[in-house]
Amino acid sequence: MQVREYVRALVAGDSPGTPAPSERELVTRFGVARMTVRQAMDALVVEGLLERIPGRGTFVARPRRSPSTVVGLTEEMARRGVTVESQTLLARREHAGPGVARALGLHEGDSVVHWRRLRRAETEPFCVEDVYLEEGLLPGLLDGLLPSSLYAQLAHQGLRPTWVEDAVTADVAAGEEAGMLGLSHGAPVLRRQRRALACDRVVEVSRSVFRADRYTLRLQLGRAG
Amino acid sequence: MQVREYVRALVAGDSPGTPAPSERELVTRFGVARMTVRQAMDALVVEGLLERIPGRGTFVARPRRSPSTVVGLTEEMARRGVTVESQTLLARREHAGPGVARALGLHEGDSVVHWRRLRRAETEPFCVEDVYLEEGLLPGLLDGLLPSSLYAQLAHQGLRPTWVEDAVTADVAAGEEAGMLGLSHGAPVLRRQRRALACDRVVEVSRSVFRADRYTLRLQLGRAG
DNA sequence: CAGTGGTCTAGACCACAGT
DNA sequence: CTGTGGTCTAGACCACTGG
Repeated sequence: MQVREYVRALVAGDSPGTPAPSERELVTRFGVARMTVRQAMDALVVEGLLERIPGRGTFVARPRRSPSTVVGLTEEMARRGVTVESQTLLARREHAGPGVARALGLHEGDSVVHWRRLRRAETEPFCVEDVYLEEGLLPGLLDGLLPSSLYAQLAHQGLRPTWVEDAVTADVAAGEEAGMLGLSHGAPVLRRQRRALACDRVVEVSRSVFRADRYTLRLQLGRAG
Repeated sequence: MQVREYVRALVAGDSPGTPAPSERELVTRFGVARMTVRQAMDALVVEGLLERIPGRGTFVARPRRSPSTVVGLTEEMARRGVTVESQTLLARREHAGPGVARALGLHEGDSVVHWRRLRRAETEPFCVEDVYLEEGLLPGLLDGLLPSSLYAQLAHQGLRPTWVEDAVTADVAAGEEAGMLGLSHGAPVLRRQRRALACDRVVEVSRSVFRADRYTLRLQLGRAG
């Protein structure tokens, strides 16, 4: 740990290609065995901070590309420089329908929390989101203690989603959602069904509908590097 | 390597939770040092095949969830059990427009290959795809040697895409694409712009339009495990 | 040639699990 | 208590790089 953090601090801010101390140099500096130094450096290599080149040395690696991560809408839009405001349209206990029950791993008719929000970017509505949660997951939600970010609130309880399964499709606005989004019937919308897991537990099932003219889904896929 | 492959073969097909040989057992069996055994096991652990539990032992890990990988439409649909047929509507050299030039890392007006295909699932058209390629990337393409899978053909030249950046949005069918897809004007479609990289080179830039009623985008995101 | 990372040895002590 | 993985030592030889 000491060697690892020493090297991490040493190369912090260095540009890619900058040489790190050689393994034997660290051996003498810390008075430890070389295997110990290697384990420290291994951690930094796996982490993507360093890069080994046999016969040459160890160097600061160029930052890896990383695939899209699991984030909630609040954080996703914040990264694009847009602030999301949410207006709760509905928050109540309901009996789970067949789809929601299956997705949450419950039985049909079990009690679940249904939370509907109109989401605005710079005051313009662009999304209506229906979230279904296992009852008791967010105590106080139905008493009016509504967090501004679901994912932040889940993270606060150690249940930050780390895995999502999405189904995305195109459709046209219909029924009351058109009015909520300020769209005329027949205007294009993007629909997303999501199942989010944290610690191998399904913590969120949601259906979102986005105004196509105000939201584009951006994705990066592939292995890091 | 010998220890690693011995263990890999030994636990092949075993169900999750099955104990692997202990490190010291492998030490005596192979007559090597324990550090050597550990390195062999480490490789299998990072690979996700094994799982270490301190004080208990090493066990076959349950298969990890893995995020969506980079695949072409042919392979994506094949995994859903659907065969994709492609009909080339256009394959010619063109001068790159500003968007395509930027995405491919070329200058506007540079020569590029434009390949348009109508894609059918079980004979039903569901997608029109416009692909733009750097000239010379797929020699013979314009001479009528049209592969049935672009990604397979790229892979054949060591340029299998390992990284994609997608922008997905909803829209309504318009112009000639409606006719090609058998849609009336105003029917919902999913549009996808893609930039695909292989070996840090942009090898594909494409715009696809999908019939919303015949294609749903499915996504899995998160870190493996 | 000297220096680098890649790999290996033959031990050792520790914390933790299960009995 | 024994057996497990986690960590460490103080060396060693190898292949490779660059001057």
